[in-house]
Amino acid sequence: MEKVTMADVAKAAGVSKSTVSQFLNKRFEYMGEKTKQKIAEAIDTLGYQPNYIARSLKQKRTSMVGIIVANIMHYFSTEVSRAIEDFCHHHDLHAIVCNADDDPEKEKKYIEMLRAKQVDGLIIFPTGQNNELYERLINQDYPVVFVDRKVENVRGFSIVTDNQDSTYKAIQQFVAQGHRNIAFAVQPLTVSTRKERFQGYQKALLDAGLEMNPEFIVESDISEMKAKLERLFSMEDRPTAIFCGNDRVFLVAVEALKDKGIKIGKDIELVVFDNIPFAPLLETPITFIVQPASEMGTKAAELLFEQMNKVERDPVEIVFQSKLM
Amino acid sequence: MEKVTMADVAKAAGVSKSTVSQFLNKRFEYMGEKTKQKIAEAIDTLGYQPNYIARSLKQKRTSMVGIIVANIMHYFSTEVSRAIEDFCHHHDLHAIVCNADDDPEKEKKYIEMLRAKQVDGLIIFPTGQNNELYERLINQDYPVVFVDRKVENVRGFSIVTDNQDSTYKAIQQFVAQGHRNIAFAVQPLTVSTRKERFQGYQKALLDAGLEMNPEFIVESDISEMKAKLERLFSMEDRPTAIFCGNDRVFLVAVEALKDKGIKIGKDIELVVFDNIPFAPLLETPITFIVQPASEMGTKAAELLFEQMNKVERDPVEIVFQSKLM
DNA sequence: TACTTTTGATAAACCGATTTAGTAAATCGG
DNA sequence: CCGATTTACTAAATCGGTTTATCAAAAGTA
Repeated sequence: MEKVTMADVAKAAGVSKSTVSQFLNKRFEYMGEKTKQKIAEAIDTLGYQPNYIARSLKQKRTSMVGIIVANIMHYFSTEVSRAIEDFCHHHDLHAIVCNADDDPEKEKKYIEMLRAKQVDGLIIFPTGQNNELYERLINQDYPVVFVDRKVENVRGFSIVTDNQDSTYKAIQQFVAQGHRNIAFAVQPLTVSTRKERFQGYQKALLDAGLEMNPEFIVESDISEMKAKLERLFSMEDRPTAIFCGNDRVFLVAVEALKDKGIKIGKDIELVVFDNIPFAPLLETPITFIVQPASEMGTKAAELLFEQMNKVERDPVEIVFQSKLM
Repeated sequence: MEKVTMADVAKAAGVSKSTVSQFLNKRFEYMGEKTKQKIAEAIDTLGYQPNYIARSLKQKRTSMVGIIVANIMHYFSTEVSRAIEDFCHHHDLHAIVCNADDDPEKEKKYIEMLRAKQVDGLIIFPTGQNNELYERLINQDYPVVFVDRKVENVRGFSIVTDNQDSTYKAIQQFVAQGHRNIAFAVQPLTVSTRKERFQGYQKALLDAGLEMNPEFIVESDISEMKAKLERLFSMEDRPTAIFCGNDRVFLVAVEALKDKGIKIGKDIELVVFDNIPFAPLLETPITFIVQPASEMGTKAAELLFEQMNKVERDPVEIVFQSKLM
């Protein structure tokens, strides 16, 4: 294992630690040419590599930001994370991704761990069940940006999409095509995104003068979703169109439909809220509500970066538009 | 921002820093009941949170391991990383994932960065172009495990699959089905996995007494793959079966086939080396060569963990078997 | 010549924990 | 009752850098 320290370099070059430090930080203001040379040489021959931990301790920053994703299984999360990483990379930051697995306890653990590791800021896809914790971070002026989901009663920066509106439009399209039996499949309505999408659904039906049939609404965990959907599809007067709350719901729905021998595009129309990477492979015509994940990630990173650099600004909520495709 | 330090806690509790440190590390051997209470109370009222950076500096370990993935776009990488993360999570370690993007320069940068951050070990999907660097790490007894690809002339731990053998079997299957025109699409033969797969292909043809047609071998970057494949599919005596070197090649191939109006399973048979998450959605019967990604990730983590704990052991190469599905 | 300014480099404090060696008080054995 | 041991706690060194205050020598100025 390595053990070459700055003191070793200093000794080898015949200068002081301070000078080596200046050199490494490119503070050449008042530094002799030969001194530079000697240090460079010593670093080279010793194979010295700086210890960022020591530096961070003194500087009180780590050049790391944390991303806490509610559930990494959503392709959307990956896309957003990638965009954040790219931004970080361009600003000499390093992003650490943690997966809360939709578990508020895990989320809390990760937030605390990342803070203990002194990361300089956090981008959180909030589970929404740690409000006092979120609030504490913000009150301590710790840089935080929320993504994807809103957090009630906490005034922080957040980046979301127009969930209600785009769902409304999707359902409206179904109605325009003559559909009357429109189903809605979603995971438990615990977070803002799902609630808003559901509101969009309700409103669209209401505005179209259609009655909402509670049997057509499947609110369930992924684990039980398939069974419930199969029951739904076995109904006599079964849905002719279905809205899937996200990509994972979609996957289950496709399986259930396959098992039941119902053909998408022929026997039933389908809309998914979320982009699907393998979409081009599918032969069936499916409508996607695509969120501008990259833009959202980049914006989140920008807002975080601002906060990290102490730019004073009132918290804002930025709403991006999704697209029907 | 926070600023409560251990010294503050010590003062508030009326004890010394040392005692607080013992408390935090649960070394209660010789600690009075009331002292414990006082410290716990002080920590609570002050809202103290330890600084892991400071601890790491002294302890010379960070409880972090780095994963350097050659290209995060492969689903296989994600699966392996997930398994590693799980293992780490159970051993109170934290995994940091970096994406080298198939770029040896980036890979080098990340390796150096992670070492500077004092991560306790590295799991690398090597690009294969930084051999002296790999060697240096190993010579310094720095814990390293290579995954997916072999590194020539470097004696370190590595976890791979039987690329040649499973490709051989897949091609053999094609031959048994009566195929004569078997194409092979792959990214540039720069890394061991691709080379071995190609060898499997060659050997299978040879053993079957078939001549290898150079026109059926498409070796290309993803960016130009599609055009080349379309040219291949436009041939008069076009392939009736094709082997795709990995999931990304597969995606491009499917697009190209779609554009050409060639139906998989009907006009052409297809094998992919790699699992595809959305496989169940596809209606076409495709053969996958599935690598046991989770097991591989777990094993890699185990081997790294051993090294981190100074278990002496000669480097081994562990070969997992893939399955045709 | 005498004084100020610039240039080049350093000693020492510091960041916030861990850890070792050590000390005072309480307990014990004979 | 005295020396040895155990219990409870602490001072101070340490990890490997950064940063500030300071200083000596060289150069500039009047």
